[in-house]
Amino acid sequence: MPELPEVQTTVDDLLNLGIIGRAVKRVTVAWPAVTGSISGQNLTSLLRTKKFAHIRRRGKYILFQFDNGRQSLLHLRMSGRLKFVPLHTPVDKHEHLRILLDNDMELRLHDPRKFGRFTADETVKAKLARLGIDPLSKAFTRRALAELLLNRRRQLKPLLLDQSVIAGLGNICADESLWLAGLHPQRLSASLKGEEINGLRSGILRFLKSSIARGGTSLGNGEQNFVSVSSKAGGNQTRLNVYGRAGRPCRRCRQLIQRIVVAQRGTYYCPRCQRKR
DNA sequence: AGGTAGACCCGCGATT
DNA sequence: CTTAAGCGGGTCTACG
Repeated sequence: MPELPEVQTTVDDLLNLGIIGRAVKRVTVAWPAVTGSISGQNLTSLLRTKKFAHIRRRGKYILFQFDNGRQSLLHLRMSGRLKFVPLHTPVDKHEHLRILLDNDMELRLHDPRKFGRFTADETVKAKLARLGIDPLSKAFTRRALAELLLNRRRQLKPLLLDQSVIAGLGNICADESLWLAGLHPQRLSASLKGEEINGLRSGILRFLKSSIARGGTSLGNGEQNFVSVSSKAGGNQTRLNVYGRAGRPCRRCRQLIQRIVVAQRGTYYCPRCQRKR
């Protein structure tokens, strides 16, 4: 679930919690794989007394920058979300990482599927360097997108999901953007005409902005559903046009939405609005 | 000929 | 049994 809009919502929430300026008191790791087996003790000695200077989104990563210049990355992957609770709040079995602050509030990673990752070592820079263009940045112009598409011979869907090309788009955003643009998910990137490229860019931006404005997309209601730090579910799920709508009529032309598999991911599209060529 | 780009498959926990 | 919002690693193939 956490795609760009959910990560942005999470970061926006974090900035409202007064974490900036606070120092780290202790880091506790309950599931070693979350940190790549760097122990809580090691993380504590690395970060103790360091103050949060910046928190921002980079693709689907949350980037924490401390006042000594050290950077760390948090990736929520499939089911991660953050909680911000007072010290001594009973620890849930899904809370695998806890960062205690000097005001005795604890930032906790809650992640039922345990795919989320926290990186504080020297690999941070390399991870950031691998990220492609941010779709919400000024640099994401029609010309920039055209170059990314036309210089490759790739199916649109895997291209949109490739974080080294565009950083932040996920499975929902890819399908929704392609529907908005009227493009087939398996269309070859190099075959797009100028107007189609502009339409794809508009589709991406329209979906991202709409989803962020609604606090993200929260599917289902189980443990793995997205809830931001403020415990609010997103509201964008009711606006989806294709994702999860197989067998239901296209909102544009009433043709039934189809589900296929592209890039090993469930892919929803309208066979009439999104022709292969 | 061989290097590269891109597609495809799997695993990773947990839940359903 | 099938479903899974993400990603990294491995393998295979096409390409000229």
